[in-house]
Amino acid sequence: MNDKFFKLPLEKQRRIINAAYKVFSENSYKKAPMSEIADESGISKALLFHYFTNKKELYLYLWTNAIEMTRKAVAEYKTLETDDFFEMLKRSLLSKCSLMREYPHLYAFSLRAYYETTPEIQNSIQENFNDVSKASEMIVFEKMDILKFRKDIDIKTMYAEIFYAVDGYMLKKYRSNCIIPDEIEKEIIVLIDFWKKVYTQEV
Amino acid sequence: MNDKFFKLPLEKQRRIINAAYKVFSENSYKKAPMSEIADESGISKALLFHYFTNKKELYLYLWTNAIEMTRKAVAEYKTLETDDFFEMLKRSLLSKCSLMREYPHLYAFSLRAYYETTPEIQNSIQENFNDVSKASEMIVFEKMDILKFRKDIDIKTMYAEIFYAVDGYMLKKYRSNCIIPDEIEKEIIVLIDFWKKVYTQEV
DNA sequence: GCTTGTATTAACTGTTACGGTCAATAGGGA
DNA sequence: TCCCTATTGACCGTAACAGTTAATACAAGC
Repeated sequence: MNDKFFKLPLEKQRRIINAAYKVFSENSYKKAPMSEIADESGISKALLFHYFTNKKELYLYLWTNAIEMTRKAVAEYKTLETDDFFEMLKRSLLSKCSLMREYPHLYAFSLRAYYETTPEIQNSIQENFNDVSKASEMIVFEKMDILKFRKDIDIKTMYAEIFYAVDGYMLKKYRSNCIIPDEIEKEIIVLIDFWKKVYTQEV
Repeated sequence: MNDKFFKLPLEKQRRIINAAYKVFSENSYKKAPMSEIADESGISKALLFHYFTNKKELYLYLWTNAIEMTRKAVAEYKTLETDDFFEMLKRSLLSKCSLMREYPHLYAFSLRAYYETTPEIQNSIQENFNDVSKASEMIVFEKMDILKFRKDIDIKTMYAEIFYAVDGYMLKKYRSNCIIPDEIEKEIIVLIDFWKKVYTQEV
């Protein structure tokens, strides 16, 4: 990978990265064409290959970049610095919305990349999202205040159900090609408030 | 489309159809290769083209077939013959699980096909799932007994949230290539029971 | 065994897509 | 003007793909 890429105006870097996230999130690795990424970002294919020596390198850069930025965003929003589960959830999801403003397709890319089966890619991915999310899940379970929940529900099921719903919601947004961060933020907040009301113990 | 296809042993028909559902659910129309469908179903590409004159015809057959079979399964399970929302939900999802035993990738295909953008396909799809599901949603809302729900929650949000969760759950199953109807059925029932407990009014 | 009809395929065709390269150009600063 | 870097159009070899065709495998009837 060519250092000159990082000397580009940030806006242009972002445009290229985003185009790549988009194309790789819509196709499997093998069927995602470099030419489409070039077109989408408004540069020539030759230039794209000038910055990233080949497809694999670009993909792996996107991957580590996604992990890193996600981690950073989650930290910035002080996601784990509370013991209120729904506050954690809100911070976590709002941090992802903020990321979405800059990189609309990063979320979809991450969702897909984890299950990428192309051997040459699968083997090269050492650090994976699952480790990250499993780890943070554990921290969440340690940190959160159990007492606030209704006593008659199974918290693990609740936790799983909420994340299914978030993924299902985002899937729909992506499939209908409708990534408007402001709107998503609003709707996510509605959902979180809904969950909070439903799962919290009456006082 | 060639009538001889229907004279094939049912098992073989099923194998071909399923391979097609699989490949079309994993790739966009344009990038789903007929050769892969042939390989997956254990017949030659030439024979596949013998039964379905071309790719488009096969795709459209799958589409109408999916709608028809879904409708039939939902009817068989008497989904709308109750006023208990969670019973409806259970019947609806169990009917889809039963379909899944025969056609594991039909659900994923449907999920994707609705958002297919290839013009030659998009234009040819007259009857769409959205009409069907919107219609049945209306019936559901008419039929179901509102009184059973907690009074402090928004039913539309609940309805949306549940369907997000189901899609998110299925997405995960498909992505991790883990379609085991028995297991899915069990887990779906756990989720429904969970929802029922959470959303139903205490007596 | 031979004949006939059908199920099935290997091999082929023409075209397009793709990853990657390179020689050439454009553009800006000295 | 020269020089240097950013950028690209055109190109290459290969592979993938939709669809065709001529040939084979196979079974049924004689």
